[in-house]
Amino acid sequence: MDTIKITLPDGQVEQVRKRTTPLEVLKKLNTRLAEQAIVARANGELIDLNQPLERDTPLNFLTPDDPEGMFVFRHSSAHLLAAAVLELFPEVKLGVGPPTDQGFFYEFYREQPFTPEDLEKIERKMAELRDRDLPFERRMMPREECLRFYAEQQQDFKCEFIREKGVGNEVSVYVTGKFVDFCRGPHIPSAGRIKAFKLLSVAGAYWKGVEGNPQMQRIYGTSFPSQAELDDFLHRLEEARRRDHRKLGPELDLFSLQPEAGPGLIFWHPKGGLVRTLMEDWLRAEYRRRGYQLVFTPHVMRQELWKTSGHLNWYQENMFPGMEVEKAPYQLKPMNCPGHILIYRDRRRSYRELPLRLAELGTVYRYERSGVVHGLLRVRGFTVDDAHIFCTPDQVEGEIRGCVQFALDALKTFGFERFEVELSVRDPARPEHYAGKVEDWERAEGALLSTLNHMGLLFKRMQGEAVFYGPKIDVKLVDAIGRPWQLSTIQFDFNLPERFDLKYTAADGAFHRPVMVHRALWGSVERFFGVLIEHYAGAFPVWLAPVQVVVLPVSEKAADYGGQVADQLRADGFRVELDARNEKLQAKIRDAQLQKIPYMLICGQKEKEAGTVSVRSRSRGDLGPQPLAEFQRELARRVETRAVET
RNA sequence: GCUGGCGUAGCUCAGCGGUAGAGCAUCUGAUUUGUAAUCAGAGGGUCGGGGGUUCGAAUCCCUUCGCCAGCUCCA
Repeated sequence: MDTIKITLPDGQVEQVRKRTTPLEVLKKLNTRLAEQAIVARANGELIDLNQPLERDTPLNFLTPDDPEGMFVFRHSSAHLLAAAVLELFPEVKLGVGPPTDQGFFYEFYREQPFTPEDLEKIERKMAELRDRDLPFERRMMPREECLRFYAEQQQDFKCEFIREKGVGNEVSVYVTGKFVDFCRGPHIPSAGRIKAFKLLSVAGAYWKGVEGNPQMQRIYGTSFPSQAELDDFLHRLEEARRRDHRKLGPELDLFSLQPEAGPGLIFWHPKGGLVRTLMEDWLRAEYRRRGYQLVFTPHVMRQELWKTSGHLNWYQENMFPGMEVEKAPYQLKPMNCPGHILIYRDRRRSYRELPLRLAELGTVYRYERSGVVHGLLRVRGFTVDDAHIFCTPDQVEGEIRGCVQFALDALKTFGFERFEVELSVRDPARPEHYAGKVEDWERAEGALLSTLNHMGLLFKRMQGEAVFYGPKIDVKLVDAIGRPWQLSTIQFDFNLPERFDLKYTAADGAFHRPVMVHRALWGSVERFFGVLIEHYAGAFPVWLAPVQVVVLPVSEKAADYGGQVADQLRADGFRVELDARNEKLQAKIRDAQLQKIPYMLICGQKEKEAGTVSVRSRSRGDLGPQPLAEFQRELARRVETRAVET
């Protein structure tokens, strides 16, 4: 009888019969893991637990705690969904059904849309199939037979998919009850493992994501190995909704959208405007400190300029339509670069002036298709914290380092700690895609790379993701709902200096082409503000809070004293409100809490006599009475240190 | 832009062919209040806009605008 050698993760070697399955190995070893494991890795490949082992191999087991294990788990959940849908709606045509970061989906083509009631029915059917503990069976099938099988059932999308993905003469399918899916696998042994799942939504999606292809109905869901984990996930969703800046912004009177004015256009209310002013004040001070010069450029400029810059060619679909003024076409600006370039080119530049760092809080307008605008995060008019650095090739590396450091400081100052850094470089196989000389690209990519390495930053290298005009570093930030938002971007530009024929006089007396670096740290003030609202759930740290302190007189008898306290704080530069309404103290506290005001100062008879204030923090509650001067010192300290805690 | 869902008072929502409702908010009055909602009264809506069906439309149909979830795209 043939035997093979299995090497377990702890180094132990087991002799087993050939064609023993990982599940059988597992059962001999450790019963607890036998229940948790959902897939095995043999010879570096993930395989089903009941896939026979043919040769000597290291073997380990994955549970849903491993990201790869969770992916398999969710992938199998998608199959369960499709199996249920096929039972209830045999006429549907199947698309694809992969796992996602948050769960899974499966795509179907069907004339009628799925209703919420349909989803409930599907969920019940899934539970039924799960309770029957349907096995996931892997079968190998000649490719042609598989194609015929699906063709008979008029599963056109599956056929298309097999023709594209099915390599070799044999393909694998997975059978779950009556449901047969062309699929590479691997899968969990049986549906009973999917203890907790929930269908979340149904949405349209183009087949293969290509606009113009038929619209599939995509059913989204999520699943977990236990109900507790599903509940936890649903709570997090709830929490994300609670922090949604689109809800909090208007509630806290920070900003609004006015349908009369048009979608994607932001109205900053006084409180939001104040926060923005504080943010910008910080930024402007940093610009001066770091050798940037602030400029302003016009919002409409001749179309000719946008032809020169190339935007009219490659960016037109994102630009508002042009307008005519005295027979000359004009264009609302979608970017700030050409304006800054005109300032650079206004006169001869010497190498002695470089690096020249021109910064602008530049408001731009971009045409975004109506379905994509989203609160503050995706809008049609926004302000970029933009700057363009013109420098000599030798200065590039230092400039890049300065930009990355500045970007991290700009995000950290506002309380963010989780970033994802991406380095986007060219695809060397497609040189025709990129403007500029190869040696420029090499130098630029080298500068970006060495900067990131120098700073000890973890980053993802994105080959082929560079823009045609230059490589770039992007910093992304993950928001409350786990969506990554691109904020900072630092880009080389080999294109515009060429197009505008930029030059400087070097030490040798000859003209040279400057290098141009384009960078934005927050990306847009609007987007950054939106992310900020969600990050703090509207409870801004005291240095940013539009109202830092509210004074609450206990009754009218203490109103005068409350007024004095408020005046005193206001005179010292704090942002204070006095709540002198004819309301009970409890009601005033409730309202102040809902407005997320960092500090409440309760002023009644006792405080008036003692010359104190009773301090209540929005996060720590009642802190008891203290002299006003003492509170003020503490408040000043927290503003100074930009403390997040109140 | 595409697919689907949703637009009723400032907000949250009920009403779903037969005279537009509730709670909160607002205003007025009473109360003079001690750490998350005091009581009473009043005002407030061309039911997103336009068109149609009907004796009669918030309710049914068409159209348009906006919002939401995705797809695609992006700071």
